[in-house]
Amino acid sequence: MSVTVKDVAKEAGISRTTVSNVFGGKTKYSDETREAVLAAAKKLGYKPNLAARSLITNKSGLVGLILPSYVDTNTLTNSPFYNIIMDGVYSVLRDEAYYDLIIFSVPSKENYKEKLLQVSDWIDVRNVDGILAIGEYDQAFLRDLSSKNIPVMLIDNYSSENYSNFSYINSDDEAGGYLATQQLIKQGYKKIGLCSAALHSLLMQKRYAGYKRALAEAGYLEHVFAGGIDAFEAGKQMGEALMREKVDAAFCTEDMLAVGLLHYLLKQRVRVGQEFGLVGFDNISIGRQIYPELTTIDQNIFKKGETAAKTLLSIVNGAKDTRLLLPVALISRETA
Amino acid sequence: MSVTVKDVAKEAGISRTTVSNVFGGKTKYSDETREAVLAAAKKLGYKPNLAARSLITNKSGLVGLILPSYVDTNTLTNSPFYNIIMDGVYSVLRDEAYYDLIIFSVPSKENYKEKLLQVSDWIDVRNVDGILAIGEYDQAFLRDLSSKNIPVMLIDNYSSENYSNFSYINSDDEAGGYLATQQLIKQGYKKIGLCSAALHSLLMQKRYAGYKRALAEAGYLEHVFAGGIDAFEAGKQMGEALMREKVDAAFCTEDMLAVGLLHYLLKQRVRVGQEFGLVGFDNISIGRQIYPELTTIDQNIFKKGETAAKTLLSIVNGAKDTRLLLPVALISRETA
DNA sequence: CTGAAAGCGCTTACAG
DNA sequence: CTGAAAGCGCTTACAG
Repeated sequence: MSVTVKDVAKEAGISRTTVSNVFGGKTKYSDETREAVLAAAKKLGYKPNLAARSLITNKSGLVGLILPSYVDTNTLTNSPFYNIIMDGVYSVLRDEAYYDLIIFSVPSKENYKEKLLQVSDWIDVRNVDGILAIGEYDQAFLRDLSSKNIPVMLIDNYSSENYSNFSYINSDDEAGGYLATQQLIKQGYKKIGLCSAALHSLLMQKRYAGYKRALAEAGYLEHVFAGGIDAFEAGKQMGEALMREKVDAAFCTEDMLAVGLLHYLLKQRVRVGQEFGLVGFDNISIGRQIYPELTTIDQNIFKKGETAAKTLLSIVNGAKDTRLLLPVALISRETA
Repeated sequence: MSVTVKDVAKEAGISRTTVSNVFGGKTKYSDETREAVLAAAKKLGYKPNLAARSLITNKSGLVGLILPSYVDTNTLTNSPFYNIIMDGVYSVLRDEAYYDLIIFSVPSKENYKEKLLQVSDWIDVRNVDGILAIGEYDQAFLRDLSSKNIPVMLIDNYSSENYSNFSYINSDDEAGGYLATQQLIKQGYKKIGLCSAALHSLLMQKRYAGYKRALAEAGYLEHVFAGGIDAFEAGKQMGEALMREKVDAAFCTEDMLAVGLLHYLLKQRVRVGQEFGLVGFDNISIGRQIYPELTTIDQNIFKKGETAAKTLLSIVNGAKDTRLLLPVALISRETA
């Protein structure tokens, strides 16, 4: 029914071996031979069968992306961050390699361990060639991933243990926290709060550490507001506490939280950018779509996805594991 | 190296045929036999090889999602709509079927036709079992998809031609446009504009038609503002024209455009919700994260993705092609 | 239920 | 470069 190597070989009057090698990208053939193969393939409408190839090579051409989903099932909806990462990843897979991405998400907190086991199984069943994983996971799962003998690229994971086959990509979160807080200090704000939903995470701890460093330099006191699951809702709810404690500025460890806080402040008729200073972290697009526009720390998420994918593919193709740290920058807009 | 059916058969003291059938979900075996197979498989850590299975069954367990990308490469970043659809789709694939999704996106307008050919080829190479496609495509591409003999589910496509193997899912866009406009009329606004970036698309034409119907009933005149690529930027830019023409309300055919318009209006100190009425369309989350919160038409995008995926899988498994129309509802918030 | 056998479409040594 | 052959791991008739 479908056109196979055999058909192409017959059409071109050439051996199956040669056809296979030409499609496999082997270069040892003359231009004539290559063109004869390609012409015959085109004429017959031949397309290689990836399943058959995969059976031999034990490569699937698939990269797995592991997403945590803290809030309900709406992972992508709730976290613009993931979308941007994915855009970056897709841009690389599509243009450079023609790998495909498949998503493994961990849908609930309830059966967390069980779901992770399913993810682990599914990675094996699909025989993915490499893994991208965003965020933090428990050590048992990481150990399991490590044992699979495929390259794993961890994005925004500060795990300090040493696993084989792991690479890491992080932004300079500490520096970002420092820059954000310094901006508020420069603007003359005196009582600067730190707002974070998941402050317990190692990532947020880094941003927090930057805040501490900047405050210490200025000789100011810390005011920490933490808690909540959905970042936007957490921000909305923290507003009241901030007002009560007469804090006059806030560094939010993620933009969505800053957006929630801004929503509250605007409703209270607080003149944000003058009487109250606000800086976020991430530089997602909503920050410049709201009014007033959000001052924030840019971490170039798209590039992070791009770099993660590019690096992972190079490791799949033989490069060494690595650790990458991406720079951050202050984006000064209207809220501070 | 890896554990195969053969190993499991030996371990369980049972034929390869039986092992294969048990994993294939055949029910004709006694509980004893099934359990013996499963126990042996578990003991050895056996996991079926999908590539080998696929070679025989000619099913890949893969569903392809085709995304248009009008703006640069950042498809997912720029259109929250796609993310929500994908969340809906993933929720079905993950829980019900354990299919995987792979994305085909059409990255640029420049080499549009050429890119579509690549997508077409890639669909064949990956041997996907079904296709989800969002938005409008040229007829040549649709004809090509139709010829592949796999089920295709078109989301938000109003193509009137009859293709074999195609199913359709749409929201009641005309009714949405009507409801949105009616809401503005009810609030007492007299000069109601319609704002749309891609007004030429059949989808936007439907929403436009609803606007027309409501205006006609009220005996009001049309005021159409169209053009632009990026919806948010288009909204920002339309603000000036709206003010110049002293329009006192606007129905924006998508939320992102309404958000852009709102950004402009707030900057001009227009009291939106009082002196100016604004209604969007989509009900994406940014609408309730901005302040004032956006009145809009909800089209339950998550459910749309869910239904599209569920229906597609049922067709993959033998059901008939179908056409679905989902209801919409007005979400009354602060801007109108 | 069993078990031997064929075959899906490809890649990979291997001898020439 | 060629060409015959083996084999990846599975499913699917088929005769019992």
